[in-house]
Amino acid sequence: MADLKSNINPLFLREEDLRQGIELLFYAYRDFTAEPDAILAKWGFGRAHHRVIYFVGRNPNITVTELLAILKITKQSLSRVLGTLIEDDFISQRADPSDRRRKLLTLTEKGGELERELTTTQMARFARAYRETGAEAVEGFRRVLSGIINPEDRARVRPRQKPGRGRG
Amino acid sequence: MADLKSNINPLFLREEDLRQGIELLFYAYRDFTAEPDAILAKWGFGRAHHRVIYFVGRNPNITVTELLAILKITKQSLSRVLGTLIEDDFISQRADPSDRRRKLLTLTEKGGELERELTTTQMARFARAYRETGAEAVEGFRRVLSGIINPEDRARVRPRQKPGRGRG
DNA sequence: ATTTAAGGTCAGCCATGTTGACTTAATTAT
DNA sequence: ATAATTAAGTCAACATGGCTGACCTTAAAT
Repeated sequence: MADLKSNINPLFLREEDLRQGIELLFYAYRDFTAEPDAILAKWGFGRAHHRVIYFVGRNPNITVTELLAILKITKQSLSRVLGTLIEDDFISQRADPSDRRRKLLTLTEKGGELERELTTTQMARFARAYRETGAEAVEGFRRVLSGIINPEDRARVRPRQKPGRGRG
Repeated sequence: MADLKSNINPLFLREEDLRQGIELLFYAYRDFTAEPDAILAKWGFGRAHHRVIYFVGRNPNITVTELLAILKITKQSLSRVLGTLIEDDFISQRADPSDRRRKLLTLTEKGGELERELTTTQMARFARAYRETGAEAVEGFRRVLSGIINPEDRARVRPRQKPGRGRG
């Protein structure tokens, strides 16, 4: 019996299975970022710019502090990429009227176009994977990856509207 | 009706769902790498070292070329981190007897210990997620993430032994 | 009036990716 | 046997994007 554990208790997780998870995540992330990287290079941007563009697009009027909480990088690191994105007119900022210390970040039209180009490649990748595997697998994927994320940040990944069922 | 498409055709994937996938992958990867990064810092290593240690541990006697194919970085980039790992006695190399141009890489005992320490944190994360979600979700996770990986590399993620079923 | 919070800035350091040009040694093909 | 290819390594230079630390301004909260 090379692997007693798995034969005794199906709830005991085999190292093999856990390592498979680690590797899937590595390879998936590696390939998932490759296409956007190529597009970004045309503009002289990098992956850090992409993350900012993505999350500003996803959260219009987001503040710098909130963006930092998502990215988990320092203010100084963010400032570099955010600065170039504002300067190059991909992102605009305006003061929050209710607290003028806050700056609300939004994609410009130009920024929105780039966001769409970048996100389209990644959505296509997911669309194919989802189609090939089906709704049940997608739900499993969603639940497992949620479990990988630190609990305090799970709520960030919001299915923003529940899908309508049938009818239209 | 704000979202006609999803009501008409359940096979039409909503942008919302696709973006959720993108975000899950981002957050999961972010948190999944944080603990190892902290351990590596104690040794003066970074994430790049981790990847090398992981895949050499996973593929004893791997060649440099094969390692490059997994990591998809340049030989020069690899050389830097691999060089320090060999110098610090975490990895050993020996010539392949059947083709002495090839160098076979293996973890030393010291390297194996670090590999285990690093991988344990990531396995614990997966173990919890797997336990919380169940076998069906895990299978869905596995299939979806496989679909995200470029086809030519899917075979790399091998479930090396099929689990025994019941009995012990 | 003081303290705190949000945001920004300058300077410098480090890790890790890149290109490009070359070298050496071993194997394979002609 | 010679030539070509392959595996590995090396040196130099550069870019990106993290980091720390010190410090400033403005606005809000106490």
